[in-house]
Order: sequence, then structure tokens, then C-alpha cells
Amino acid sequence: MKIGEAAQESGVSAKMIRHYETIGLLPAAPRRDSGYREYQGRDVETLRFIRSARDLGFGLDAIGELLSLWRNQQRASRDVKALAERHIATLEAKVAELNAMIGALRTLSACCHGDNRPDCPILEGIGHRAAPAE
Amino acid sequence: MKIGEAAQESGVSAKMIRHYETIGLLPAAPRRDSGYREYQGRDVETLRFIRSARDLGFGLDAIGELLSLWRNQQRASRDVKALAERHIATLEAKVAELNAMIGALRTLSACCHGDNRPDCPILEGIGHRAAPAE
DNA sequence: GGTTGACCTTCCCACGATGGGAAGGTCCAA
DNA sequence: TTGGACCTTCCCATCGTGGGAAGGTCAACC
Repeated sequence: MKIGEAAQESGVSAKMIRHYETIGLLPAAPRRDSGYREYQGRDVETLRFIRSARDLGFGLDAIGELLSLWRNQQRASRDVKALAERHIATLEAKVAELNAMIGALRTLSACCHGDNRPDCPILEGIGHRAAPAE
Repeated sequence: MKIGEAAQESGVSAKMIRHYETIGLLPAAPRRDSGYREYQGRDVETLRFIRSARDLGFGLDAIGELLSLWRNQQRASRDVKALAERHIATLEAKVAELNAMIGALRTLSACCHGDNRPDCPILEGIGHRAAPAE
């Protein structure tokens, strides 16, 4: 099948399929005489795998590792689990960071009248926020 | 003061100060004969404001709006609050998205032995995840 | 007055992942 | 045969930040 169909079937855009090939995440697809890339059913599976891993927030580097574990019948599930746990920790750190922002903003926002007067604790709060450098 | 000191005082890198000027977030700083940018104490305040807003997760576009509200004595606090609330909603959406990923990953990870055998529900789970296209 | 090292200038490139678009060639069904 | 949908590569954009090169300046010390 051509790249468009593989894209359709996998949910990964043709643009991204080419990109993944360029950066070495995918092996170079065989070409027709015309230069068109030719894909098989198993390529679509791989693309779906990538797509799912993206949806779980994995970066392309991590996906590269996941793919090679996926393809390696001799893998240890320990390695996969470690990768997943590391990723979970990363995501949780982001959540914590975002929640800290949300908390601070909520506090500021709660103090703001939100009317047509100019005095605003939000702007003041941003202006006075703690130490600058680290 | 020179850009390095302004950077030091504000916690915004010199690189970023120049960048903010380039994209129009900051007005062009006056120059010495040598071409060096010259900053005042109030510029440092502005930079700190930007820095704090960045720390709260605002994008540079939003910071542009915040800055003009900050400088405008005729602002309505309503507008500031609306901006903040919108941003809070954005952050919360991200948190929800991340939490969904975390939940899915936790489920998969919990099913994985994590030993040296190759069978791994995590990889299988990623491989079989629901519908591809949308 | 020199020298010297820290600082400044601009310019280009990089990341992450994705998209847009242009210019040109190919496929396939009617 | 033709036409429209599809493919190719190449470059540019996003967003915020950093790195580095090449060259000019500042200020302190001898």
C-alpha cells in the first residue's frame, strides 16, 4: 500500500511517517520504481504502536527503545517496566509542576474583584513574586 | 546597567532578553555609542514580571497581554481575571490529559511481572490500543 | 598607556513534534 | 488520454530556550 493508506490505517500522518523514517525511528521503506514508498500490513502495526506510545506521552527516543524491545523476543519485561515507570515519574513531575502553577493562579485569582476597577492582585502578585535569580 | 546585570537581577537570561526584544515583547532598549544595550531599574522590574509570568506557565503571547494590562492604569481587573481564568483552564486540561496517560500506564505497568521473561502486558497493551484513526 | 579577561554584539543552528506549502512527478479510473 | 488524487523532496513555521562562532568593547590592574 502507499503511504496515504498506511497513514489512514494507522492514524499517523504521512508527513510524520516520512519524518520517522528520516530520523531513523523507522527503517527506510522499500520503494517502487516511481520512488513511491511501499508499505505492508506489519508496517501499519508498527505505526499503530508508535501512535499509541505517542498517545501515552512517550517521546520519540523512548519510542525507539520501546520498539526495539517490542521486536526483541529475548527482551526482559523488567526493562520495559523500568522504562514505563521512568516515564510515569516524568509525567507525574509535570503534573506536580502544573498543579503548583494552578494553585498559585487560583490564589491570585480568588483575590481579584474582577470588576472594572484597575487594582488587581493578580498583576501585583506576578509583579512581586519572590526571588528572581536562582 | 548592561544586559548581563539586568539578566542577573531579573533571572531572565541575556539571550532571552534579546529575544523578547526581537519578537516585540519588550521595547528596543536604548544603546550606548558602542552598541551595548542600556537598562534601568524599571526594566529589571519588567523582566521580573515576565519571569514570574513564565513561571506561572503563561505563553509569551499571553504575557504580552498581561504586560499591557500591567502598564495600563485604566485597565479593568475583570480583563486580567479573565485572562488568568482562561490560563487556569488550559493548565487544567493539560493536567487531565497527563493524568489520563498516567492512569493508562499505571494499569499496564501493574500487570507486568517485571522479571526477565519476555512476555509483557505493557508492550502488548501499546500494540493493541483501540482505534487508530480518528 | 597597555594588556587582558570578562563582557557585549549579531548571526546561525539546535531541540520536540508537528504542520503548511511549493514545485514537480505518478497512479489509476473513467 | 486526461484529470484529479496522490506521491516525491525541500524549505519554513511553530514555542521557548540554549549553544557557539566571529568580532568589538569595557574596565581593572600593572
